Amino acid sequence: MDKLRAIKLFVKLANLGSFTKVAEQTNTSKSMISKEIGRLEDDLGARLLHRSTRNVQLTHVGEGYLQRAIEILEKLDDADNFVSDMQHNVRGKLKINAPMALGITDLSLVFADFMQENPDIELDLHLGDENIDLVEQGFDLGLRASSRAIDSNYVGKPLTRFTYKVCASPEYLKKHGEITLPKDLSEHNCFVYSYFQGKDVWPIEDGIAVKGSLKVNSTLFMMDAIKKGLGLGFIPDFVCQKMIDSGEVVEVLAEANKPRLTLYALYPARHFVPTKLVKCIQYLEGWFESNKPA
Amino acid sequence: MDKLRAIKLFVKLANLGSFTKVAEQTNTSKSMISKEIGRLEDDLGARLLHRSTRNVQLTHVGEGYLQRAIEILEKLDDADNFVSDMQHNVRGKLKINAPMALGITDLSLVFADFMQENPDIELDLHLGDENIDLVEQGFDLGLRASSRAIDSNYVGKPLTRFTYKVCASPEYLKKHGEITLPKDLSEHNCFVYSYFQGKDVWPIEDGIAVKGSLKVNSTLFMMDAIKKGLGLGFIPDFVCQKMIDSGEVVEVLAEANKPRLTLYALYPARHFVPTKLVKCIQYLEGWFESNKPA
DNA sequence: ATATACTGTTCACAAAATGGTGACAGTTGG
DNA sequence: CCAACTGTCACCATTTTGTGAACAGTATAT
Repeated sequence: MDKLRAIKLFVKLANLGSFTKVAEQTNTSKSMISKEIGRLEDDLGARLLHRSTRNVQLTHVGEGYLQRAIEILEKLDDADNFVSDMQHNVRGKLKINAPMALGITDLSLVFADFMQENPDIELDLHLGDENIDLVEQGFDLGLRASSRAIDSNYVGKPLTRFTYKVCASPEYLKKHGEITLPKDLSEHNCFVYSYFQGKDVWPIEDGIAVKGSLKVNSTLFMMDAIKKGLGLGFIPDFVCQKMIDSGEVVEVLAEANKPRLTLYALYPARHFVPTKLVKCIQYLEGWFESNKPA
Repeated sequence: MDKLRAIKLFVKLANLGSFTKVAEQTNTSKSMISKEIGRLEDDLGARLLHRSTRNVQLTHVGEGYLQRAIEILEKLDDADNFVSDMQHNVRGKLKINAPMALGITDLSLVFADFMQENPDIELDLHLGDENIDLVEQGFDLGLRASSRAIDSNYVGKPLTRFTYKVCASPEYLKKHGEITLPKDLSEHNCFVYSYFQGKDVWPIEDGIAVKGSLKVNSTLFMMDAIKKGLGLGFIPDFVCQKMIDSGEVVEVLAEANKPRLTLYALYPARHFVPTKLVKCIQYLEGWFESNKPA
């Protein structure tokens, strides 16, 4: 039995005071109303209203139940509205996971803008390169750099493509000699990004084992060290491109085969994606579109 | 769709964290749980929980909905318990209508005892001889003196049978002469009970038109006037019997044909009669049984 | 690494519950 | 006294529902 509908009908009946009117108002038959109310009474084990041919009169029990029923229906509406609100309005928490390297560069600008445009969003941004499970940790969105397609449980929207470049300062090269072959790297001071997947192997051509005097989990910090001529770095192009353009650092081994990665926006499930998430992803797409590397 | 059951299942699912466990606990199949939760999500237009093969994780929306759902279920239980309580416990209002004549005699004693035994009953006793509709006025019980069967909308439980007696004081009879025939009454001072059905016609034999110097809606007051020798009264036997036995008043026209009435306890509907009402009627039956006129 | 035992979802089909129709008993008002 | 109305009841077509097996996927154990 659909108790909820029975309760709704009962409340209507109590208001209208007539089975027939309720039937008219709900586009059903009076027999249905009669049945449903009867079922509710059976379920409760009490008579909710006295019926005479003339009119319908609430029982004491019915009066008390009516009061409670109204409250229940209100609470139900409340719950539905809450869901609808959360679903359709750009509001509430948005817990996002992103690689550390992204977070400390462009991402801060993007999300600063996004927050400004959507003041009702509570952004909860976790930067870190650990490979965590999004839903298990309660993330709404994760940014992942990957060369291959994504886990089937998630939807992955490609945001932008990027690659890495081996960077050094002109001074360093002058001092330690030019680098023309990938294997030359093993003789140089190659900085390592702490959470980099391959650790001490740079994915150039078939992979080059490197070693260096700096291991840090900040690409910007690493860039500073490179600019000062302390060593070489394997840096995402969106971090180093500007400095290459300005001549502060130079790219070496530009012709070598390096992985081309795609940055994905990863989010769970494909049904009922909350509007705030959709908006956020659209915002990211738009941003990367207009800031596409030349 | 039975949304209520879906909500219940959702709450269970949120607690147990596994479709399979919910299915086991509710003795259904996991496919059913899956469908039902899916339906609820469709209805709400939002995803309540993320499913991975490993475990089930509430969505932000799901968390908020869970909280509300729990409240709703509590309120529903509340409502059910309220009905059950009202139905099964001897408690709450009991609005009773009774003829004036009854109320001012034995009835006060009966209900005094009943209230003492059932302290949680709020008795709302309306005395009056107007022929009112019980349910329309919200009465749980009505006492009616009648010679014929009762309205089909009500259940009528016979409590006791009684008759009327024509009473006078010995002094009155000595002064105004004996009464041997019904038609003699028209020459006497016959008191009239205000709300008596036939007004100025006493239902003796084929009916005797009477007139008198007293019209009052209290049988006891009338009895006092009779004892003082002021006139005659047509009095229910349960009011006058003791005084006849003690010789304070005497009955005249004892052989005349007078109506034998039955006192009915009248209550609406035959299904789901609240226990307090059942108890009350049983109490009345018991009382009249043990106080049966000899 | 392979196999096994789980997870939740989907499918087709049988079974149950449902809602409308029309007849019914009863009451009210013209 | 007939006509119009009340709510209830029983019937049957329709819809909805629940089930069990197959399925795709993943984690654990071997």
